[in-house]
Amino acid sequence: MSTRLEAPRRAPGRPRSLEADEAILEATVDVFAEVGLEALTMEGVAARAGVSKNTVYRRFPNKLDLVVSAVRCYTNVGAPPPDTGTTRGDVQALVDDLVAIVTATPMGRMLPILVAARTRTPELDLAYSEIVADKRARSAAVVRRGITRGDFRTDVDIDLVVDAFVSPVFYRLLVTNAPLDEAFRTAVVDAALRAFGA
Amino acid sequence: MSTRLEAPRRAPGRPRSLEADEAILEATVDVFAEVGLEALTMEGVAARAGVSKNTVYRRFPNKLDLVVSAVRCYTNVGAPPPDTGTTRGDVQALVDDLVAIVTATPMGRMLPILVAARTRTPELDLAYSEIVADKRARSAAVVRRGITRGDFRTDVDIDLVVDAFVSPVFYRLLVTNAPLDEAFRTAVVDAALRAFGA
DNA sequence: TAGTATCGGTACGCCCCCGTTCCGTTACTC
DNA sequence: GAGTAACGGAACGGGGGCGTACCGATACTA
Repeated sequence: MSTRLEAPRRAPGRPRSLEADEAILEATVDVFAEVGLEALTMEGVAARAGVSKNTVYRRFPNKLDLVVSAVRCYTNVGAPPPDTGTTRGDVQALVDDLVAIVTATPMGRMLPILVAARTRTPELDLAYSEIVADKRARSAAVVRRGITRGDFRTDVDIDLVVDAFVSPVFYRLLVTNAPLDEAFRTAVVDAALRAFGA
Repeated sequence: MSTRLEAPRRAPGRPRSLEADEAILEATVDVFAEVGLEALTMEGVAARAGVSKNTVYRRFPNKLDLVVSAVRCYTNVGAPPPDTGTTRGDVQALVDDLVAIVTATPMGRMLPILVAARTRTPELDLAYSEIVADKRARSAAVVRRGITRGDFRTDVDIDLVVDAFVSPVFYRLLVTNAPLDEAFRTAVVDAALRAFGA
């Protein structure tokens, strides 16, 4: 009983390479965003990561597990809603955050692929749905606070308000590839406040 | 010179089966929407169409050509913009049309796949862009007419107005899968008119 | 009737990927 | 130094798709 239930000791043998961990996940995101789920190959990921295929299989039992892990890894769920003091400021922060995520993180490159792949891969759909639900909950909290402040009408459908300032970003990103510049972002907030404001 | 440049005579030999033509295109849309571009196989399309692989290759030289042809085939580009007499009626018609297309035609099933595949397949991106441009031109014409009617402010950005009543539909279709019922469609039109109306 | 191009079916060579297994080497613990 | 488990590299069997080629049968023209 001497070693049982003691503090977690390091396992014997050569430890896993942390650099390999990170390189594999990054390579997975890159390849996934570039070629999609079906055309992503374990050999391709290993080569991109500068790692042997053996090293990938030692961490992830199969392709789907690898991709789901990579998607989950690169999302910051659980962030608190913004609180700038004004409803306009909060909504603007939500829009700016969203644009920042889809333009400056791997999530933006993965999103088109995720949208397509989730319809036929339950495991991916689950991870994707959790992320979307988290982001929408943040937005809904801001809208609810705006209602109590008197900045939104009391009878608005919260989902519709969230749709109003979120959907144009996704639409330009996924459908038209129109720019997401500052003029656009402020115009989106402006339109939402005018459409649902008191 | 007797037969040259005459009216196009029927070619000798057994004619192509029109049923096969149609079955192949329908099967391509189905398989494409279900499994995506990479996982779509010529064997799978032929089997779904009830046709030999030989018959598919006799019409389309390769997989990409087959898919692009199928996408192009199932779109009604060139339809005139609606004219109901009122700006609200026109915008509502545009929204209802869009929802009808994405819920009741093969285009709706293909859209998520197209969004993902176009980023890495120039031929698909071209076909997709032509469709989007055609639909947006229809919407822009309605908005312009609304401005001259005095129903939209004269200083609005037409692209932003189109985004306002189109993007929620795409967002719910591609991102949240929320319902596209009548209450939603009228609420979208309502919000757009309130946000950009005079 | 002769000629032609389609039809479905089958098979082929080629290439690629999956997931596993084996090496010899390397890094870390006891 | 002994033991252990990771590492890179290479190979394997199995499976599957691509695009081509051939077959006898069929449909249509001249």
